[in-house]
Amino acid sequence: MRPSLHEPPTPLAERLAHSGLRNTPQRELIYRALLEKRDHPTADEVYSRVRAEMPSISLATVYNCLETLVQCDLVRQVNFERGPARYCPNLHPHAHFHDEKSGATHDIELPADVLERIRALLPPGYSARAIEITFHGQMPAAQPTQSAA
Amino acid sequence: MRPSLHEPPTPLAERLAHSGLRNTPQRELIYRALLEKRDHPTADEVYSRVRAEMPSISLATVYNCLETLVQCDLVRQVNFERGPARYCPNLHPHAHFHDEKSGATHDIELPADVLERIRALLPPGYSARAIEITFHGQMPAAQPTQSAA
DNA sequence: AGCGGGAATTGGAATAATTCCAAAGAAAGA
DNA sequence: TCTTTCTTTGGAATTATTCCAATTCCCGCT
Repeated sequence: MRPSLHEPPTPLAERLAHSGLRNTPQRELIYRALLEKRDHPTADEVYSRVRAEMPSISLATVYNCLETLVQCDLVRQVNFERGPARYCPNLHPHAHFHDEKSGATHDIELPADVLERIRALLPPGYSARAIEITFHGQMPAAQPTQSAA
Repeated sequence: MRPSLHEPPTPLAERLAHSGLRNTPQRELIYRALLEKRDHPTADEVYSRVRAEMPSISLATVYNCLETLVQCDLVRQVNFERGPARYCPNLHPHAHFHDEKSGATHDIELPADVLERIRALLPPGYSARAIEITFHGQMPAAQPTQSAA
């Protein structure tokens, strides 16, 4: 049967196939978990989130799948100084702001012209596959949302 | 006796004193080691370099001293994805280029105006204590230096 | 010189995050 | 169906770093 009738290929399935890899329930699940809550979770955090739905999954598999997703360019791995790696499904060029108080992380859009300016700093002959930009600092205290309470 | 006659206060001694810390042979030695070979060594590498001169020093002390130097703003800690931390005595604003072939690291000068452009990406209210920029890529194969050989 | 107290160093144990490994399980192709 | 290859899994191993308790050092004061 034509699988496309029942299961339109997800971007995930396509990317995997493109690399000669298989789509698996674990990979799907982990990718969906990342898309669902985009707060830059660690591998451990992903582990506990997906276990709700698939209690038998192992931490090693979480590491494996995350690595696979990174290989397929579906997910970015983000490293803050010394801490555990974090994962991010935002594929637009962006920097990260790391709040030193709360530990929270926010994406900062990175306009093409600024990125270009940065890339232009490289001496001739140097070529950059990836440019990582991280801000460390404080963000304004979250305004108490004007709610009815 | 006036110590300044014999021992003009080094920048290190000053910075330490400023933070209420003491200058010690270990701190001096480690700081000198960093200045001497600015190839962004890891703590382990620093350890083996300084042991040549002070065989009794311990790895824990190397970690302690490096941390102290970072606190005093005499040294920057540089983290590449997952690898051991590296240390850098260059205090000018600069980015790092990490060569994925050789693992070598080079400083890339960061002009104030570019830095300003980057800082300007932050939404209002956000303030950044530090901005980290890392290039990952390849540098040109080292040209065989035109030597007499 | 001697003393008291805080700071620093030291070795070794402990921790955290990740990777490795070998065995068992699925899936796809011939 | 049989074979091959890719995946997952649990647990052991590794790596980098931090923690800890016991000296040791150094400084100011007397």
